[in-house]
Amino acid sequence: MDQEIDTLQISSETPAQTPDKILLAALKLFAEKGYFNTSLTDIANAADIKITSTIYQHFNNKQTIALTLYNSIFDNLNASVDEIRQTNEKSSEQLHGIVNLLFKLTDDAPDVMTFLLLLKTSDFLAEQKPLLETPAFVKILKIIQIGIRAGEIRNIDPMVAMAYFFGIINNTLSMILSGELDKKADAYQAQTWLAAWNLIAKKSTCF
Amino acid sequence: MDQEIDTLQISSETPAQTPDKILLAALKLFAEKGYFNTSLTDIANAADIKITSTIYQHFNNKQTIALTLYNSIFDNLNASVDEIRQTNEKSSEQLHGIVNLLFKLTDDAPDVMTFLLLLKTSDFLAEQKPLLETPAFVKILKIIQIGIRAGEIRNIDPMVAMAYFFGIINNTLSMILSGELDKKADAYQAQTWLAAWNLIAKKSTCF
DNA sequence: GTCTATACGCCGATAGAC
DNA sequence: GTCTATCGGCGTATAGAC
Repeated sequence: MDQEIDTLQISSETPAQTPDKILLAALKLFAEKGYFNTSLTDIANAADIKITSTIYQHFNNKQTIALTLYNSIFDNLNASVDEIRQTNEKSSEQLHGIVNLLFKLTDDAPDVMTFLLLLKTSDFLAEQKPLLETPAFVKILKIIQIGIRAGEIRNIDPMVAMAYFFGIINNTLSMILSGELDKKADAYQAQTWLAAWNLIAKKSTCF
Repeated sequence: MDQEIDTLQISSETPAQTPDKILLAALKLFAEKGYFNTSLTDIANAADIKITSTIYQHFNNKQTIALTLYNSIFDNLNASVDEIRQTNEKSSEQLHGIVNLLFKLTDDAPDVMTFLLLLKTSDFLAEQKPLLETPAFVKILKIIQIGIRAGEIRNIDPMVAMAYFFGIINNTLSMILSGELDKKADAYQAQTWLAAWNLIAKKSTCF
């Protein structure tokens, strides 16, 4: 894996090189139809390539494409979490920053968020961990643990707090991505953050 | 589809007929490995059948097996929701009954709940609706709408209430099924119900 | 580095004997 | 109603020309 595209910055203006075109086409198709319903022929067609063999110049196999996307997305997420932790002090601020990022990504890069939330990556990336065990979410768990010790967050099992907090956030975003909620993520952002945060915060204002 | 097993009552003592053995084997394998990672050969082996052709005596194709499971599970869920609505008056009681059912199913029939919550059925049952548009969940939406009119539930978009309420419930159950939460569903039932209900209830006690 | 041509295997599905 | 045998096709992957 000597090539890494910044999958979270799809809108970059640089004309895509072939490996990037393949990755972007694959991301789009995986998000649309799922990994198993997407053939290499589909990817080649969507990436302005005549035939599948060209793909093998850049990736060992189909799984590697998915793995590269996976690593790219989670590396970026992980880096964003790091930055948010550094520029914010309190757990509430850090979590708020992360929620804002996820909502922004849902509007700006829905394919990335679909890959993140809706695809069951363990079906085609056998060795990959579930969402909440990825480095980014392990750090989020830490934020919650620190928040509990600091008295910001109620004293409950941190994993349960994760379950509740991201249950609200991820389910809301999933329903936006699937169209069950019909407005842009931006329209739900403020109230969803409040709902999720008040659920785990120590001093809940109950709206 | 002239045969319908009660997929939600796996523990029934009657010795399984061949179609039922096929369905139960398929359910288990789909929940374990996913639809696309499960071949008809896998299903035949797991169902005490020598070869795949026997399967075609009972089902038109692989997709039909999945569809039969899907219909069976959702028919049962729908019937349970009907019964809960008939035996309970208030929206809070009806929702509580549904939550209790889902938690009980998670412990008693984890494969059914995995099919329900973790499998992306639209990938292999193209015509099927997302979870929240199934008859059972449409009725649940009605319960919420009635609850809002009755003053039991806060006056917010019913779909948003669904998103929050079942975000907590389904994510908690998903994490139990995947092992990210390590106790039985029963251990989380009471507090998770309270968290989800207080989130949408009008007069929240905030614990 | 992209394309032509092709190999290979797996899996879904069918025909037909018993 | 279950099994033997086999087909056909799709999709991954490779070899090699240009």
